[in-house]
Amino acid sequence: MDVNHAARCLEKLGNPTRLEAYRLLVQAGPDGLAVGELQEHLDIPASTLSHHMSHLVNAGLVRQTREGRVLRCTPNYALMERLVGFLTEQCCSGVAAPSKKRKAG
Amino acid sequence: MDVNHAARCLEKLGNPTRLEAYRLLVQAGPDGLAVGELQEHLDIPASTLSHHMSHLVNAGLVRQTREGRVLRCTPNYALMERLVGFLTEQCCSGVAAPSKKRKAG
DNA sequence: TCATAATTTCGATAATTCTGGAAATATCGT
DNA sequence: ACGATATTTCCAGAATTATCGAAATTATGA
Repeated sequence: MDVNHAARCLEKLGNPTRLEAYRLLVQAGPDGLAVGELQEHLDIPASTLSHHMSHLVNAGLVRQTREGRVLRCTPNYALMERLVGFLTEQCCSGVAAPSKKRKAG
Repeated sequence: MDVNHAARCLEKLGNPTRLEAYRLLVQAGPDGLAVGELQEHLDIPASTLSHHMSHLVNAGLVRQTREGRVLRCTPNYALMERLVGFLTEQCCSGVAAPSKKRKAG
């Protein structure tokens, strides 16, 4: 995760509606939520939500799989964890987590 | 840290220039960096940098103290840690860190 | 095929953010 | 006071993002 990819993820999560959507997906558990279910929770027009979700999908933060007429959305935990790792390692006081992901020694 | 405050912080860090600036401050160590030093690293006009820094300061992510003619910038580690905590607890798989900061129980 | 449901794409407008030159402000040394 | 340095504020234009109704798309079932 380089600084630009991190910035891109942060930018997408930096919108209240999108952050709330992502959080709802995490809270919903392993099956995530359909777009329509998200819409009920967020109470915004479908087209607006669709745009927001495409931001998240484009950044890789959310995955979508079609199940008949509904589009199921699931959060990409691995990417979120890499993002948190980036912040922890690069943006918290230099001396942080010396364990995982060593590139050289 | 509620979802709106988190979104605000993420939004500010979601700009590549600002994320890089913040990272430079962390890497610089406890004394941080003067605005002018940041400018040398980032190689952007002073007014542009000043705007970016005011975003970070407004969100509480960076603190500034005047030292004569230079403005010294230091990262607000506590806030960054709260932000990482928010992401870890609210946006990573529900079952995460059951330790610190229990509100009830 | 028709009606219905779920979601996206189109198209347009409003709002916000980014950028940076020029001028202003603050501080220091002489 | 003056000149130099560090930084912000003012101002404006360019670029991007947000919003959402209407139309189109995709899938289901009768």
